[in-house]
Amino acid sequence: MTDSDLSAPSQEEIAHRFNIPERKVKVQTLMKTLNDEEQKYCICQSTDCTSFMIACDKCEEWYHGVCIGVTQLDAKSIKHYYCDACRGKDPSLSIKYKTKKPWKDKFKSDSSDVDRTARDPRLRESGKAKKSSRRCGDCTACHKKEDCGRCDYCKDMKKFGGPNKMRQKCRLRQCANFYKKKKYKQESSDTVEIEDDTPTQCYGPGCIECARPGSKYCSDDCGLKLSKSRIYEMLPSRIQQWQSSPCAAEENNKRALESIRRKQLEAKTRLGDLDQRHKELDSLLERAKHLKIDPDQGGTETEDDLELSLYCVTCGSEINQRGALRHMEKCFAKFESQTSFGSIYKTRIEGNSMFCDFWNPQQKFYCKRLKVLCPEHTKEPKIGQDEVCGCSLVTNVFDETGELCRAPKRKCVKHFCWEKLRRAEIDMERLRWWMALDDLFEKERTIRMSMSNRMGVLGLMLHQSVDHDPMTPMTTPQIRDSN
DNA sequence: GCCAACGTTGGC
DNA sequence: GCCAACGTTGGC
Repeated sequence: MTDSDLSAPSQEEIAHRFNIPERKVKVQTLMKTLNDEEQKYCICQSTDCTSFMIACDKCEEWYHGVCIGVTQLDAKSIKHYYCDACRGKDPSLSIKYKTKKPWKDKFKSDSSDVDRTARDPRLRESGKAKKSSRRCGDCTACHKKEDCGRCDYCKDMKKFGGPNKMRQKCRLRQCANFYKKKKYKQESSDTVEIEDDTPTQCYGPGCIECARPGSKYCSDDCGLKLSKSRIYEMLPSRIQQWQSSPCAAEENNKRALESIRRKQLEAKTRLGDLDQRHKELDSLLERAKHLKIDPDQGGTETEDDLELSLYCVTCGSEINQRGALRHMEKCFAKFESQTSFGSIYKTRIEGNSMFCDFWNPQQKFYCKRLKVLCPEHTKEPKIGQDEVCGCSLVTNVFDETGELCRAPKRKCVKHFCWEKLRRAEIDMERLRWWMALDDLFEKERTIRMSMSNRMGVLGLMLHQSVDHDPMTPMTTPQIRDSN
């Protein structure tokens, strides 16, 4: 830190450094901040002051814009800000907004347009009322400049990807006073709409204060007090009710969990079997290593066989039967190399992964081809001159004779790449079962979530089943279904 | 009476 | 010309 860093910053510097409007900078408070790193602010009581903050003009406490729902744009139109705590203590306090300049206001439509139309005989007679505005211009909502992006009206907007069918202002920007209950009073020639400004009493337990505009409570504390007393009052009986009567949804969930558990066990067993098949293949290859080449095997094709031709399944060109497997294998590898399958996540499964998982630093992903079939990152093993083919011989296509093909591996056209394809077949099956297992884990998670929600405080407080005919008790599954 | 949907219009 | 959002209306 240099000397200049230690010197007292100017008001402008502080405003710039803390990203706050200059007029809100309380130099004394901030100087304290710079010297005392443990200073805590806002309702969140954190020491962080790197984001936009606004100070209460009554208690001079600083609040993060995000914590109290005031954006930097909103703050530009605020003249005096009073925090919730101060407004709770003194209901006469309300956030004061800057008024627009008269020359600008002259051409703007605001709440006065409605009144002006009602008052101004020229406008009334012409019937050409200006498009009115549903704004009082005083409440917090009227001064919000940004849409929340979460309410139904925001979600309808084009900018949030909605169909633009409702075409209404963001719920948080809807004027709190415009929708107040209206009273009508008869005046000499006209019926005039007036706002019902009768203050309502705060709903807080034992509180006799006036509720804040647009709220049932005089302060956040009163709202919390009522919520607390509701929980103390209602929760014990709800828990008792929950424990005394069986719940159909809970029973269904338990049955579903049992079924999922059975399926998971089956999947794990099948995966174990497939691992065993890999081991059997390894031992078969080991057995083949000790065999000697039989020069009579591998050249048993008749002349008819040699004349037979077929078409490659990949490129479609005509090939003779003898070299068909070799051609198709190479052709597949060529075309497969042209397409990449990748994911940014490395495979994490128990045992040997069936995926290639080669990290591609250019494309920044892990290769997700089957490892055994990946033509790009898996090298074909070199075949020695003495190696035998080793493929199990069969009769009637599927019946294994127990003998192995002893043709030279390099020349055997009948069983070209047989162990690679066998391994790929097993890995594909393993992949299917892993995916099934993943699906089952997700289902289990969802069910467990709904079970814990149902038994949670919110679930118990919000949902209740009433038996309208207690004289004829229902059978268990019909009693209660709180789903 | 409520509300989704939509035509319309003032402001930019 | 575009867009936010107001006022109206038909269906429920």
